[in-house]
Amino acid sequence: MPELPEVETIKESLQGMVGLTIDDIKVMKPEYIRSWENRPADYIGQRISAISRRGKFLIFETDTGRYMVAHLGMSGRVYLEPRGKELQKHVHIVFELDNELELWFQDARRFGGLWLVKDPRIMLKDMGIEPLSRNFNSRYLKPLLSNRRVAIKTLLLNQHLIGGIGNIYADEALYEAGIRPDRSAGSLEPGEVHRLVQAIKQVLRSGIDQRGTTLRDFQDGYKQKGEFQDYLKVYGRQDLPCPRCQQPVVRQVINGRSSHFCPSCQK
DNA sequence: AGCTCACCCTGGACGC
DNA sequence: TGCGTCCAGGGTGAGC
Repeated sequence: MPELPEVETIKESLQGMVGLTIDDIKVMKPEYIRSWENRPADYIGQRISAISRRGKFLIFETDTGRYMVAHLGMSGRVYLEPRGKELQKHVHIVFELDNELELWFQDARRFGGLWLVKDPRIMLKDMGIEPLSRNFNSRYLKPLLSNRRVAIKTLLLNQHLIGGIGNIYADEALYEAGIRPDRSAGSLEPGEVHRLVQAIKQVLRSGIDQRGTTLRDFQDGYKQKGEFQDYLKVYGRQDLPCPRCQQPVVRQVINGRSSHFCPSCQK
């Protein structure tokens, strides 16, 4: 489940693609292309000029200003393979590059997709703030929480408010901040909002430092797994001891998402 | 407007 | 071993 640290890790791993030219594109599953504002053929012969990230979206730019925006959904992978290698299952799009490599878009569950657009700002205009930016602080977050009755965990997953937090890092951030995930957002005290902001930044940075969390599917652009799964304190650890107080971690479904927390350390 | 929930999809885990 | 069932969840949109 690629969240901000995983997409950032993929982005960083693929920077060697900048400057390469797209020789050809193969579309095995046209449904995986969610926007046909540009046609695949428009990208042939184009040079990749930048690869960036916004929230959980991965953005490729060509030197003539055409964009490919990818979202990996639950099980999406973007990675390089030698040209001509036999395609694996669920590879939906292939970009042939001029260095004898191919970029594969593979997604078993197909919750992800690829947008071929002229201007990514239009499709990303409702994306919330980047949580690692300086502008994301308690002064910014506090008004977003006021008078909202929704669970703080649910609010953190709302991409229109904050871009890039998913289920794993939301649970880990709330643990670090000592806040129960089912607390109503509006009930957080100023000190808790401050702790939550710091915790979000800390767990996202740690996730990036460990090159993402690989529970099953995640890998970077060179098929390398991440390490942050070894540092998870509550996510996926129901009934295992809280690292701080040794009480069993509880799993509870909140708005349809499995959530993990320590009932002793999180208030 | 805020909120909840069903839906999309497949592979893997689990029970019988 | 094999079959059926359930679960994982990001984003969207319907409905309250």
